[in-house]
Amino acid sequence: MGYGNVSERRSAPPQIGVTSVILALESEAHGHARCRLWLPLVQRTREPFKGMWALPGGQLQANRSLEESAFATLASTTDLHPTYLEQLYTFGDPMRSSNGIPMVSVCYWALLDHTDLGAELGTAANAHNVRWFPVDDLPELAFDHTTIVEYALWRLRHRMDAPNVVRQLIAEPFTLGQLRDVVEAVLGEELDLANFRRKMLASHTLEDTGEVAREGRRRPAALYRFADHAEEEGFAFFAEHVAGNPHGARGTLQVDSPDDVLSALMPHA
Amino acid sequence: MGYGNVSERRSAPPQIGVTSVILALESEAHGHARCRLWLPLVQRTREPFKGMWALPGGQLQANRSLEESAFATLASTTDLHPTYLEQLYTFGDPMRSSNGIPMVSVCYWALLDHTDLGAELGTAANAHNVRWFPVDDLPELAFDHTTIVEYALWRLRHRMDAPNVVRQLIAEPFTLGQLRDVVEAVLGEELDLANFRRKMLASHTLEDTGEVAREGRRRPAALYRFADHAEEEGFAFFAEHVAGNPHGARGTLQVDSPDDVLSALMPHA
DNA sequence: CCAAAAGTGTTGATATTACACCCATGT
DNA sequence: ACATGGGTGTAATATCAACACTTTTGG
Repeated sequence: MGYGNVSERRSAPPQIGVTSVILALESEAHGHARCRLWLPLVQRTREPFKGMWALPGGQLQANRSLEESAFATLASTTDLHPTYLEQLYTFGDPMRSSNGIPMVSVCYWALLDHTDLGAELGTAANAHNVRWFPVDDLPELAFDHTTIVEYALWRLRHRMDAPNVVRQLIAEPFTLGQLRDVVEAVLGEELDLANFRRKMLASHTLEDTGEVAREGRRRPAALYRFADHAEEEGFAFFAEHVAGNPHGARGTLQVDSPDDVLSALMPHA
Repeated sequence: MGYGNVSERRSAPPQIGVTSVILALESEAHGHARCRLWLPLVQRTREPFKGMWALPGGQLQANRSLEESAFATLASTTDLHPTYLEQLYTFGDPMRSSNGIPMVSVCYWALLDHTDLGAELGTAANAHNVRWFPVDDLPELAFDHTTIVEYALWRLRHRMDAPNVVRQLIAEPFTLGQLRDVVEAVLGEELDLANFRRKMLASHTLEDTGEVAREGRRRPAALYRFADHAEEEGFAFFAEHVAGNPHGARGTLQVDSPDDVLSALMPHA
């Protein structure tokens, strides 16, 4: 690309990119190791940071909304369908330059449906220069992407009390024990099952399917699903602010604005 | 500006703007009406929405960070110094076009020091096409700016438990009664003074100056100031996440990343 | 019967709320 | 003295963490 010298490039209009942190939870570890979060990275083919791993992203297309562009970054790395998408933050320090061109990145984070991550690890993984990594064992990342990932994980942890988030991480129906395992994996801390159970049931976001899971030589556990009204209920801080699905399109994709409020304020959506 | 037809403009690279919601609290209503929040608006001189009121903003300059650009929007509307600045959200729907050119707006919200708003209302107000409005009595706004303002107010309310935010809204030293009045004004709900006092004192974010305020024919009230370590303390949800001042520059300007965490994650800051 | 996880009960610590009450002051 | 907000006390209630205990299954 034929740009002038550095000072000319510095004064060029800033480019807008969209970058995504795509998270998926490993299907339950049968071996009883705690299941982990994974995310896909792309190996850079150009300078700067050529050869290093980076978050998937791309330039913002003129006729696309930010959400649509974020969705495009998902399509470029996986065929699976994200079920949750939320804007994370916009980074715009001029030092974050690419080839000297000032770069603004609108960052999103997304959850992939509790789908079989194993299949994904086999297919798209080696097909392109895309590979999935467990979040607790990432390589050194290009740009400030390490910061972005850490922030996305922080956001996820603080969204775990929103039914719309948790429900993406587990397949229905599920036992309360399984649900706790998932929450524990994300939060990275142990939870007393007795108290966890009470809190969940008191939240009125779950409904009993009437079925039971008989597994191993122990007492069968009741199976639950998320109640349809779970979005409006919530069970903690976000109770009053949880938004519906303003996007509408793309099946079950949930697009929640930050802190869940914005879309509720949107006149049109 | 000589652009082509609509479809050509649609495919032009998106423009990046920075838009700010600047909030200031009316100096204590002596007449005993509850003090209100105000914000400055700019009257548009061009299409679209020519003549309507809009949030101050401008194009992102290539060699400026987003924060610096947000700060520039402040300078364009007021001489006062903001003491708090936080990124709000980035809007990027292509329908939000200006002259058909896709427009991405990175929005910030800022607090102006508890300074005498009255002076401000007189000077900058009529000098340019800038005027201050109380947030509960805004005119119809251009673009989606009404949504942005409502969201900024929501954010402010949910930041009131962060000492760094509250401290911008009141002049030190202050009585607990005055502090309660401020919080009540922002939250829009009444607070039991006895409980409010206990919670504040238990938070260890205040320190007694030893002075008393003798006013009117009643018992003098103790005067407090915010403790220096108030930033690290916090007294509620954000306790663990409150960030220091990563910006450093510009005196007392506080730049907190959303949910207060990001800057704590920043490697350099 | 036993191991193991499901599920229930209980208890003490801590917060939150509502409200009664006293205190210190200028007029 | 008294009205007024400053400041304290307190009892009812809610929340929550910890942990003992019972239940139900497969082996």
